[in-house]
Amino acid sequence: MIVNRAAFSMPTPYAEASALTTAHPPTGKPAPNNPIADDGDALHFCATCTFGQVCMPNGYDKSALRALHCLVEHIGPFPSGHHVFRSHDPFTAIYSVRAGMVKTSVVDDLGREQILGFFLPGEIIGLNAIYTERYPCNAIALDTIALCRFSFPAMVTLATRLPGLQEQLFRLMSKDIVKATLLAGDFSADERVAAFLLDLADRYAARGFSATRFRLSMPRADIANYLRLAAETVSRVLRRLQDQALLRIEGREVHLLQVDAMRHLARCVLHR
Amino acid sequence: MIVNRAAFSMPTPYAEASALTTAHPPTGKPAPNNPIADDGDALHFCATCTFGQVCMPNGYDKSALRALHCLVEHIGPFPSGHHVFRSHDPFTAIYSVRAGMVKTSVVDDLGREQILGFFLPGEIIGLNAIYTERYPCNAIALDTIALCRFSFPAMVTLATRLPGLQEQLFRLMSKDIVKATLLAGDFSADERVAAFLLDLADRYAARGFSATRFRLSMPRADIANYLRLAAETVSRVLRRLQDQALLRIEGREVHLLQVDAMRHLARCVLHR
DNA sequence: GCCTTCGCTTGATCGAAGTCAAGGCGCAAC
DNA sequence: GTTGCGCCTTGACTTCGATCAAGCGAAGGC
Repeated sequence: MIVNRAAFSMPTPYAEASALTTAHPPTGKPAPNNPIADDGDALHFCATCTFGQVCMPNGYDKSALRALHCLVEHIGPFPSGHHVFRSHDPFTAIYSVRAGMVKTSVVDDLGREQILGFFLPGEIIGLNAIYTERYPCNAIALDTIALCRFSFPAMVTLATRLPGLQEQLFRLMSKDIVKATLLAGDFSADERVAAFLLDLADRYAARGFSATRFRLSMPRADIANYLRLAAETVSRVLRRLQDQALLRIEGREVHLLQVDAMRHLARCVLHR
Repeated sequence: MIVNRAAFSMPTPYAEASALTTAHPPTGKPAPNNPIADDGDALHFCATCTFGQVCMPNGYDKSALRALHCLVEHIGPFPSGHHVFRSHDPFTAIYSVRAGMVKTSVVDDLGREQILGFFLPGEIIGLNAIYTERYPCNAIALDTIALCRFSFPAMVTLATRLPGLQEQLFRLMSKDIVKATLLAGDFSADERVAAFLLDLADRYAARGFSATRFRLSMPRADIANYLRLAAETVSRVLRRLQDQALLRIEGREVHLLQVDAMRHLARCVLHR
């Protein structure tokens, strides 16, 4: 079942190869926000999608690729606030973000939300649900989003036939383990905020979007929550970074001015 | 190559089934420390080993199981302080702890160690190295340890033939993702310490050891580092918990007295 | 024996970030 | 228009845990 696919035959993003290395020319207008991946076809994945790499290592295996496409379902769009899945829901599928931004969060015993991550187009959510066979977190749209849904049982079956897919799943999960440990250190508020912005910048760059100008889809409170800080602290740190001319921020529009200096500030969080 | 296997034909641990639910009778002596798994044979894994579960879901597949055994190498013993692997070493294998305790840690840009985890017999280390093909952390013995070494390339190949193995690897990695997020919350020192001790207790219980009496293999400084606290704070919290009669601790010997009260104290960390 | 070292504890002080409170700005509804 | 409501910022004060400093006891070397 392909849902609303036509609704997303939208402007394709900036050319992949060049955009990876070249920042967008300054336009005076805010950076492109809510970017959307192109939609792929029977033999090509959405350009930003992580699973596009599955076929790279060993060359194409057309029948297997077709099989992989058969278990993909394009779903959405969904409005901001939409729950992709909820904590404790039975685990049936993993999702690749196709457009917009998704946050994942857990709610502790007393109703306090803890944000686990923000997910950009091309990134995968749901891999942490395999162990318990239930999603251990909520996944909530921060924007209008669109997704690719991959039935996980079908994917597992296919992975035994398609070693490249199995490897890709191993790689993605391994990466998630490392990523989850990044925030666990005892870092200062400045280090955390700087690392957060640089991480976003790098991930935008990896998907072909500008690494120096982008829009934050989430409110300050969500950033603070994710970084385990108070919203007031995030606000103060951003002001400090702006006063030092490391960046400019107006509302949710970010413009990184001195990436190297920021990287130096965040070096303990990032380089390990 | 089987190394030093004879050296570990030691007393088998407490019977699995009963030990899972029954605490050891108090003996007046300290709890058994540095417990060791039995060694398995051609068709059975070491009793505590996580990979023993591989064959459970679908019944046995003897030829595949033999293949899995062929890629296992029993190594050790190694003394306290021994590096199983170091950060940036090429990734070749994952390890299951067979005896003793292993810690993993990263060292940041300025030489500060950050401990990522402590690993008990039966637990697996190295799964976070797949993505970069280099270990992203150090793994260091806290005790005299013994290990099972699984060649990862061989394991991946076998996993395509043995769906149960692939699933087990997915499960293990998925669990690691969830586990890595546990400490990331902003919890108080008391909550962290209580959760740490309960987590250890539960993991000992799952391996058939006492859940209420055990020995900490690591110095206070390592516990503090792992929990992102100062060693002095850990010391003070332990004293506080002891003053409230929740536990007794003498040096590194722990005796949990009021597990329910501890669990209540740590509920925000554990129940999510 | 003595001395050093290391791990642990305890007390006193300090500081980074949290909390509380107030106010501003943008935006949608009326 | 203005009212109300999020979202964000800023200032004043508090607090939890870090840091500094001292001391104790066990283990190991000589």
